[in-house]
Amino acid sequence: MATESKTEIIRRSILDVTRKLLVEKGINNISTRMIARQVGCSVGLIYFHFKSKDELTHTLIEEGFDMLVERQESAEKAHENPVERLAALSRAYLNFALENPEYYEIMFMLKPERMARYPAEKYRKARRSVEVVARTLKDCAKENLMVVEDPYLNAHISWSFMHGVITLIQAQRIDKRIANDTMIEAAIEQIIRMHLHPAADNPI
Amino acid sequence: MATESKTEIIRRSILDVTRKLLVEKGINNISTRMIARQVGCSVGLIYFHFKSKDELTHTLIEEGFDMLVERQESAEKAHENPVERLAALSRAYLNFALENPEYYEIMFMLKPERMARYPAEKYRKARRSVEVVARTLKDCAKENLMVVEDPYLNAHISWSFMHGVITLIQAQRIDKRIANDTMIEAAIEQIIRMHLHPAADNPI
DNA sequence: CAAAAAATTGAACACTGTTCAATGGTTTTT
DNA sequence: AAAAACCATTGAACAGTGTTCAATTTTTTG
Repeated sequence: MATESKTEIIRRSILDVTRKLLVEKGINNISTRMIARQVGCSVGLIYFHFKSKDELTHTLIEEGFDMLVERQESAEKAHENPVERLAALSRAYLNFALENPEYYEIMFMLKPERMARYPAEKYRKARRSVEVVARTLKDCAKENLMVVEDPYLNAHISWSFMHGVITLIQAQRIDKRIANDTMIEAAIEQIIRMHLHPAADNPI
Repeated sequence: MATESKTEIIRRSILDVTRKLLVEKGINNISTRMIARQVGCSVGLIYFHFKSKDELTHTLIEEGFDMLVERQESAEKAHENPVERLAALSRAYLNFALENPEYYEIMFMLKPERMARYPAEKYRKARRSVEVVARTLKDCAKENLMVVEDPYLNAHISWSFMHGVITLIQAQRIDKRIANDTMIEAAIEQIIRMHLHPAADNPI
């Protein structure tokens, strides 16, 4: 194992503490002072290693996308049938979000002013999350299992759908008579349904 | 018109300024001091009329739901055909959100800790927004135009879908090669499609 | 007019992200 | 080894946040 210099250790320690606090309290309930206190250093030192709280957050955002994409790509490989693959992909996304709400928040719910500084090259990894869905939709269309005019657009549509379900669940806005599981399962079903061939006698 | 007492005038003035600042800057970029400065009073006075910034926000949230529900109910009345009505309802919701992003933010994007204090009786008006969709879905099913097992659940599903599209658009997370209009139209189409009768030969 | 009540102020508290001159500690250069 | 350069670190400060509260003014009531 590569020996870490004292500086690297402190940098890692700042990240470790921030990650821990993030998961415990969410990004908006942690401060640079809290991090410094728990690391055992001054606030100034955090700003020596990271140029802002946002940059600290961005590092964790990247971690989050690594986790998500890993889950999605493993789901992708696990299913031959592209329709099943689409369902598995959706489930992977939704489960990741439910299990890691604080990561999900920094990855997908930060306002543009905080994300504007997010390094452009890192967006690529973020985009892979949508591309894996687009690929699968393309496969579904190719095998004539679904109607998909524009896979990339429809991937964004599916993504939006899931994002909406997740954010409303996490904001506790769904009527409590509807269980979270019910919402999740219904969402997956409708993501499939909306791409199926419609019956001929539908009123368009 | 009822003559307003000085106290009522100041209360209204605080609300007017807050509304104006909300629309200009969004809830997270306005402070009680900014409001006080623009009203021409001290911060303390704001806390005499409203017990917190959240209570001030809640008043505007109610305004927002009045606007939204009005739009939805007028769209509801405008269409005999329930499928067309569903499309019109969706369009009303989406347009409201796009035209009033700051209202939408306080209505649907505030975290539970701020909404927890939101008075329970006011939630009723908020719920009407989902109930009008549920009614329409029920009508679609009754006339055998759509397959809707549980209208209330499916109304939540449609709502989540729209909420996801709106929030991702407003957070500027959609690939810029996809126009906002394209997303909106695709979403409305899919809300209809996902409820249609599927063709018999679909791989479920 | 005096007393009670309501409305209003301004200072304070405990936070927030961020900056920066001053410091101590290592290396590197002479 | 001494001097210079560099890196890492601190603590105080700045300007901002939501909120509280004793003191004060203004208005209403008896």
